[in-house]
Amino acid sequence: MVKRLDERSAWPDHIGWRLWEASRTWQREFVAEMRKAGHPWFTDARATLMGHIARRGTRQADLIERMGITKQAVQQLIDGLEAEGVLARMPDPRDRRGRIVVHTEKGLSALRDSNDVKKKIEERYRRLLGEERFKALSDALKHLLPATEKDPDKTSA
Amino acid sequence: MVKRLDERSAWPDHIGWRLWEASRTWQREFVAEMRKAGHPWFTDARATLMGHIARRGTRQADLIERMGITKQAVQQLIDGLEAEGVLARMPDPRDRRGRIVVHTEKGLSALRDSNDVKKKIEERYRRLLGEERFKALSDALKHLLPATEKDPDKTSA
DNA sequence: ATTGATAGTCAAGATACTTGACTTATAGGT
DNA sequence: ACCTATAAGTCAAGTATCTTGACTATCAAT
Repeated sequence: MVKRLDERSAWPDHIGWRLWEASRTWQREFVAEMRKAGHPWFTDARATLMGHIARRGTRQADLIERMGITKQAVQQLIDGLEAEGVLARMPDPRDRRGRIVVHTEKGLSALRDSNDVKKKIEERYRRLLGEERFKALSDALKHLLPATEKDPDKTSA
Repeated sequence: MVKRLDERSAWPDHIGWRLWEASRTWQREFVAEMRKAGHPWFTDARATLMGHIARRGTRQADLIERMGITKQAVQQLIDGLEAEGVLARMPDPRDRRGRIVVHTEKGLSALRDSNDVKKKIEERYRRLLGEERFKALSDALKHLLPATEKDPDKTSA
């Protein structure tokens, strides 16, 4: 029964809000840099998907499992990236139901650039925070993730 | 069944990805808890908007400025929340163009619950990480935010 | 040979945004 | 007072990223 919220501004400030703000800021920067680097099709959802595709290619079914979204969402993201010429779908020689998603040359080039961009932004963050705080942040997040990811129920429709 | 993750070379792991994962996990938990607590209309976008409304009400124009999204987006979020009976729009006595958005009783009740839920989740995270790491995380994020938020150009359409 | 699970597709809908085109009210010169 | 640029808000339409539901093709195990 406490009425102690500030009158003028109820600005949120808790760990979840900070995570959300930081995450959004990072993504905005990342996408903006990638577009500047000559990849105008770049978005963060697409980047996430591409990051889950191995060099030799990955089956759609594995992407579903790894990304924790529905197969339809994965399919639509791939559709878009295929239309951009960034990914290609190959038949799976071991299972005629399956399709293997591979990077095209264009996709690999974007991946290379994305590594540079990520490093650049991380470097900036490292300078902003100082080595110690940056490490602490990275470390805390690393401990948080395995502990909170327990959703073994998002594989099919 | 053993999972074939032998070619998982391209798993993303950088600070941005960790932030994104942590942020998404937090949001999922938060929304789920709030719905369980009797607020089925709850989403994270709506929560964000509500968090920016002061006790005495806030003009839409101010929300636009604070949230960094377009006025149309704000309007649509308010439309939805008004239809749910969570917010109400009042005329601004000092400017007949303006409208002041206020919480209804229902909205205030949700805000109270949301504080409890946030505290509960934060408590869990604190236990997961340990006091020291939790503080380090919180502190690092706090230092990150003011330094990275410099987008003074998203006010109108 | 049948049957049930798995891989993928097609269609439609929800959410959270966007840009563009307007209306109305205010504020600042002249 | 008048005129105009700007600000506050609305209406309409479109985009990106997801969802559920219904379907086909293939495989694997009886």
